[in-house]
Amino acid sequence: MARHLITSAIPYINGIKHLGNLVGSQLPADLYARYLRERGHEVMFICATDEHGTPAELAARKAGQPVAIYCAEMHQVQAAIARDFGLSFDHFGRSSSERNHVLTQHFAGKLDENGWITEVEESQVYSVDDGRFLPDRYIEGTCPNCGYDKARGDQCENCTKQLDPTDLIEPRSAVSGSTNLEVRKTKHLYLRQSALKQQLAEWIDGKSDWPILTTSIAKKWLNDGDGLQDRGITRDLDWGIPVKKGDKPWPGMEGKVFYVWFDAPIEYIAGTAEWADAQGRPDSDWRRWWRLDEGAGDVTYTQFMGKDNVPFHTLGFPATIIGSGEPWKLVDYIKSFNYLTYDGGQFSTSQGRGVFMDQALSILPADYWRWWLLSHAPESGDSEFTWDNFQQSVNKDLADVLGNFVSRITKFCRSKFGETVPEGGSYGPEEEALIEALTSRIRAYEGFMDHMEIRKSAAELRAIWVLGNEYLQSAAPWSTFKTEPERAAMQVRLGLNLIRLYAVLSSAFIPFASDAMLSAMRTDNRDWPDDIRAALQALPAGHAFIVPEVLFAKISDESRDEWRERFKGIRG
RNA sequence: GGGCCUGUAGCUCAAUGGUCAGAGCAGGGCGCUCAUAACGCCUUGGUUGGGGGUUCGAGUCCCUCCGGGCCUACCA
Repeated sequence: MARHLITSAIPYINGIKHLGNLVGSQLPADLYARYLRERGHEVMFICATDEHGTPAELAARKAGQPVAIYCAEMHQVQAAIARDFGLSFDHFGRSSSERNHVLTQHFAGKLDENGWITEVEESQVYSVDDGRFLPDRYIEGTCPNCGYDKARGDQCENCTKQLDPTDLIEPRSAVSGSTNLEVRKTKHLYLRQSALKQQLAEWIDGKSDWPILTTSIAKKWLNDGDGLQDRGITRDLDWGIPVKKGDKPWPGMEGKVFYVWFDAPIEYIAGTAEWADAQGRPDSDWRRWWRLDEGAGDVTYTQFMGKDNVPFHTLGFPATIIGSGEPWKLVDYIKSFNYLTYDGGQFSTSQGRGVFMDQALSILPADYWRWWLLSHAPESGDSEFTWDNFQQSVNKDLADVLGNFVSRITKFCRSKFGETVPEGGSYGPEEEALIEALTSRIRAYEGFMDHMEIRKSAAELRAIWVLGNEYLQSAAPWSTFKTEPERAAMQVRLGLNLIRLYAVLSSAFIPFASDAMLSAMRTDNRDWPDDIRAALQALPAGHAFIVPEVLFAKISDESRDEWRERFKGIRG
């Protein structure tokens, strides 16, 4: 039994996430957390909403709400959807929590104490009518290079030229359209990442087992151009964590807040503290996950995220941890993902293109999505969602291979023996061969799951389901029942036990169906099958069960076509 | 512009430099009748994007060209 700390990249607060966001972090993290728990490990699985920054303020304004209220409501919405998807967080926190305020200010104070903070005076565009500073990309104007009239202050989307906001012709606020803009001086804190470069590089060089996607992005940032750059960790915003040195004021920084990317990863720690608070536990209970000097020495920490998050988790957050000079736990393994694309293009939150988490659940149960997304996780490259592929995969894998297996064996038993595990008979060569095949495949499955090889795990699990159908086909209890009823009883008993076994093995992927299978078998026995032969005797002769409802109804061509039409355009 | 990833069967993907490049789905044939017209068995299908090179041996390593994707530091 080991101790595993697992965090998923925290989803941004400004709306419901789409399936691409889900498969890139929360869902695979949940798979891993569920699997490790089943294997008997102690798991702490933390996620949260990422609530600060300009987009949150603007989304609140658009919704006509104070930003704190908006975030509180959106947090509840995201939490409910996460729960309905079966995401088994030990705690789903908020980056705006008091715990995060205190910890973020603490880290900043330590970094300053250790000389890793510099103050930089810079010029920033201020929108008088909006009453706020604007990030570069929230300024629009005409591109001096190509004449495109909706160029952003950081880059022209039309000609891809990098821009400075002051390059724009007739610049205006992207928020209000106001042209009443001026450049103002403002002072910000910078984290001296450049000075920590060597330590970060050595740390990353030691991670030879990380996905190439993770290390290549990290090394690019470390070595590109002049090397790792210092990063501003404060912003001129109202909503955020006020800049303080620990619990002391930070002279000259009044009215400023920390940059969202500074406080967001710290929320992994704060979220664990929020968990302790919610459980009524003492601080020592969360600190034993995070402080090497308070019990975290035996913790394995794994992070899940989309590739866009990699620089902040390989460089920014570790710089914060290392720079603090305190014995906080650094991540051991970063599992990063490419993107899921939608029917030939990108999922788009702004254009409402693709399927969003709430919509997904409104048309099909969570397990359908969980299975498809995980079995097609974008591990080696981007992967594409199409309705044809979704329908085909789900119907074949879930309805035909697994669902129908459960159906055929339970219904056969009911008709010949009643809804009770039948008695009699003993294993022959076929059963021995099945146990051998199951053992081999289950050990392979464990290996893939241990290494977070998600698509391979799914393929192996499916192959394990197939073994059940192969067995039934060759054992043919409907034939043996006529001549050797005892043998048929043994075959059916084995088949029924396979249902329980499959429920246990599959629960990380399809937890709801897994529960339904165990419930139909009237058992709470979720023991991991270390010994397959023993696992196939968990349901003894005489044990009562019920024939379950159809586990997975098939997706019809009509539904598929309707959904393809419904989700191709703008979200209503 | 620079960097990274990627290109393998109709589709989605596998293959520590080492038998004849493998699975699933789709297609074709046969079987079974317990089951959600489900399941099982067999089977068609590949000049591994093009070209060159290294090697006894290349899908794998190198060069080059072509296609797709991502990142490029004030969105998060």
